[in-house]
Amino acid sequence: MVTRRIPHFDLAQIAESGQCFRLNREGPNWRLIAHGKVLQMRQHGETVQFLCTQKAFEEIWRGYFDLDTDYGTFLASPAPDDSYLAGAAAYGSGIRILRQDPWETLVTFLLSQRKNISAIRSAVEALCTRFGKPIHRGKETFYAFPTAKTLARCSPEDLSACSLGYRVPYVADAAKKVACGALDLPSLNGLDNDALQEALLRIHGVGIKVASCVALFGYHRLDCFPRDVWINRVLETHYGGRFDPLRYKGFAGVIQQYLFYYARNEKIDHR
DNA sequence: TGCCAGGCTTCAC
DNA sequence: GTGAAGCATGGC
Repeated sequence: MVTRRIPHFDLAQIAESGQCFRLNREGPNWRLIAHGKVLQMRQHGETVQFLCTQKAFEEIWRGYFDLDTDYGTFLASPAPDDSYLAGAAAYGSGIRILRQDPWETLVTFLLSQRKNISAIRSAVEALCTRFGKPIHRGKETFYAFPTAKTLARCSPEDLSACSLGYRVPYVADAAKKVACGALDLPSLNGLDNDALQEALLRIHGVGIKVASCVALFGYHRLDCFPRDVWINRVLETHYGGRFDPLRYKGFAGVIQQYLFYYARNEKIDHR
């Protein structure tokens, strides 16, 4: 087990921030399935326990949770005249931008379109349960996110059974391109933001919004500022459409997450 | 029960 | 180039 005191870190906020869909509360613990592994965690205030070896923590999870980035700087960045953003940042001060697997991020955001977050979770879990490699831990069995090769072999009916709806051909196209080598996701790491986005846009079903989510959450391009229905609503309602992400150059994606999480919970709280 | 969801493609014009 | 229609399905 690895114990760390981590400021500006909140597993509940990360789980509800809409960037990842396989981080769940399990009684007093948290369970994450990522990079083909199952990780359990506990958090009390700033103290976080990772139930893994020191080696796994250093090699995978420390980077995954972006623990070497100073989020204090981001949290202190809102312009003095922007009380809405200051409130949003304070509200979601434990959010981190995870370093997720590009393939998993691509598929989850392909199928995120016109689905709410609960529905995305269900569809992702269905894909994993049906097509993911089993991970055995004691008496329990979990499932890794399915590989491109596996999904490329699936029939439209197979994919359809995971509630993908009209997104079936999108996922199928992405899987085939990656499986046959026409699209080499790891090599896209070497591209600048514009070239990366351009490469992602060649996939059927990937538009500007999905491409920027994949860039932000799968390639850790903190500069990317995805605009979805929530963000557009916030920018229209609270900024009269005049919000400029360039004001937060280098970390606009973090700011976007604060705004998204705040706006979404604002609505949930008012139900 | 009906509305809406971390949008995109297609097709008029 | 721009705008609107159409899309499958689950969750609330």
